Amino acid sequence: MCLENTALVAGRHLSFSLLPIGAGDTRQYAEVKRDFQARPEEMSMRYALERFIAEIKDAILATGKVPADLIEITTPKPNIPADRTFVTFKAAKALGIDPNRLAADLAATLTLPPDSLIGEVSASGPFLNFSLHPQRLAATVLEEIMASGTAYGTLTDGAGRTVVIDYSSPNIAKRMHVGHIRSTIIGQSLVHIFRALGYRVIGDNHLGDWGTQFGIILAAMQRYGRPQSEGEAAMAELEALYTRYNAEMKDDPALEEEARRWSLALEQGDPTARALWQWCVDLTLRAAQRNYDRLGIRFDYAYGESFYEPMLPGVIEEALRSEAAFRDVDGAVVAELDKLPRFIIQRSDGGTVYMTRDIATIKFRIQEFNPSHIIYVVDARQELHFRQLFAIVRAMGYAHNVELVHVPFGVITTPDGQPLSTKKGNMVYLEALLDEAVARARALVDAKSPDLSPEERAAIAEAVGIGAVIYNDLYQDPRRNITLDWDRMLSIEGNSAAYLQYSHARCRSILRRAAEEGVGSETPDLTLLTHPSEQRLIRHLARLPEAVREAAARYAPFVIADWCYATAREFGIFFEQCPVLRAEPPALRAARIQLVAATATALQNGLALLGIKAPERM
RNA sequence: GGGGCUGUAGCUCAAUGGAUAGAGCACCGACCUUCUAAGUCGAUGGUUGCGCGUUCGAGUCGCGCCAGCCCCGCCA
Repeated sequence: MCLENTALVAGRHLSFSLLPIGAGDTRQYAEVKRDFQARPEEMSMRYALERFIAEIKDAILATGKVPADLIEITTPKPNIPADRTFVTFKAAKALGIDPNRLAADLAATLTLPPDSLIGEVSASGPFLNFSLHPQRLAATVLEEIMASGTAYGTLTDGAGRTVVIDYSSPNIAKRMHVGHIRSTIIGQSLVHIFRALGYRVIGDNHLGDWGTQFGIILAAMQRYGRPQSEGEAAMAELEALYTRYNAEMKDDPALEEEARRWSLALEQGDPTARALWQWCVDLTLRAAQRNYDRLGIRFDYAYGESFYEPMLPGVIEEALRSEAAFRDVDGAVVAELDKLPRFIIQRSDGGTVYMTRDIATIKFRIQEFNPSHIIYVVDARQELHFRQLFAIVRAMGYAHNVELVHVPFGVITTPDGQPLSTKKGNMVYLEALLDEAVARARALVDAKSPDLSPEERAAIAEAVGIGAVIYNDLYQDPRRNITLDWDRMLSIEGNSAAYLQYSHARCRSILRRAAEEGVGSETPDLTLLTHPSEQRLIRHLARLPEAVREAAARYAPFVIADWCYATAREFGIFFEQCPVLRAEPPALRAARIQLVAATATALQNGLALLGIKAPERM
């Protein structure tokens, strides 16, 4: 592997797409969603909206006019004055009646249980609209949030099941650059989201710590000496050593031979080679850890490619025995599956490849963790690789009950659409990226909040700068390419991390003041929260659990980002329209304080799912 | 040549086959002696790349085009 190659691609080693790929096909959200819907016996009915929907279904069912399997409840567009809708077209057709009439009949005959979360029911043409009961909703949702605290939004759908998430995957002896942050950030958010859904989550950093390039790296370190520095500087030195050796090797066959000897020595477990390699791995991981700590990245394991080395002969033998692959005339072991391009799992010289190690990795993960899903957060350019990988493991008889998912993401480009690369000299490395983001955030904080202590300003700048980097990666569908545009990334208005954090800080500010002034200790009357902006905010807060479910079903953290943003906007409107500390009567004031507290909690939870910190003050 | 992804307002993006396609940025205008103006409100802005089809209903599903990016290595 050469530097030029790897520079262009990101994560998963050759620095190389969000649809689950099962047996070579892609599936749509609606199909995938079924996998994530709570099984009836596990439905806790904990959250207000789940109960609301269940009540709607029960009420329709109780009329005896529509069988259960024809009752499908949808969420109407915001311009429709309803919270959920039964669209009657399909049911009416199946029953042979007019949709408008069915809706009208149901509206006329429905009866609601006492204390129902359903407020109003009305037919609008073929749409049967259900609205939440404002007062009961307010009381229910706020009590849920206050009772759950940091657990608000968590579910039990995944209880007893395990997912393995493969993300970040930096290369040993190389700096982490912008290409690695996407996998790292998206992967970590998916870890949070699946944990929130109740899954046991195994986060595994599949290090690029093996392969022929280590022959060159080891030979170069031996010849020119090891790097003396630490962190990214040390990585830069290693890259320089590699480049220098690689260049000199072209004119000197002896150097090439030496590199080959080191490569062989490493594979055969030579103690000197192993020690030098391990030193290199440790150095890289120490450097990476500084970035991981700042980004809040935590893995459960970091089995690198090298870990799977002993399993490879067995894997190749199994592939042959199961006839998933065959030995070609020149001795290589190849596979041709599902009309995919032919690929190799053992070279004619007996060596193994990336694919071989990935097959072993799946086998190991299934044996070790018994997961329901294995999720790969890897660059879209490796889509074919994963289709081939998933095809061969199925052909080998593995993973029958395991959803193998590749979450693909697009590349990062400069604002004018140029790819970042070392060759072009416009590469941005992760440490520098984080430093720059924090420095820019610091200038903002200094300008906006000069009254805060320097220590607090530094802490806020770190949260805002890092938050901006994370949000830049999570606010949209991962499949899209993103641009490295400092102005947009560090934007503090509109759909930005800073706006979300600011909204949370405003909530906290009100709560601090309430405590300082000793107001709001009266018994709140949550049923007084009937102002349109209060109701909109409350309805939105109620949706966090379903946002978590959808984010997992789509492997899409941006669903959470969207929820956070909408929450911040609703809060902003409420903040303008409804005084809190000066509200009268006191029971309303106390209720609004609770609403603010619930908003802060829910927003903080949402941001946590993205891996973004929520400062108390900004 | 084969395959994949993307195409929605000037720009960046949303929209579970459903009702009038929504936000932010930019631009123009309004609101701070009242809880953080990193905010809020208003105005402007659309033939959802093109065509045909399926459907009671298509930005969404199918087929065919067009454009951009990507993949098709005994590299990772």
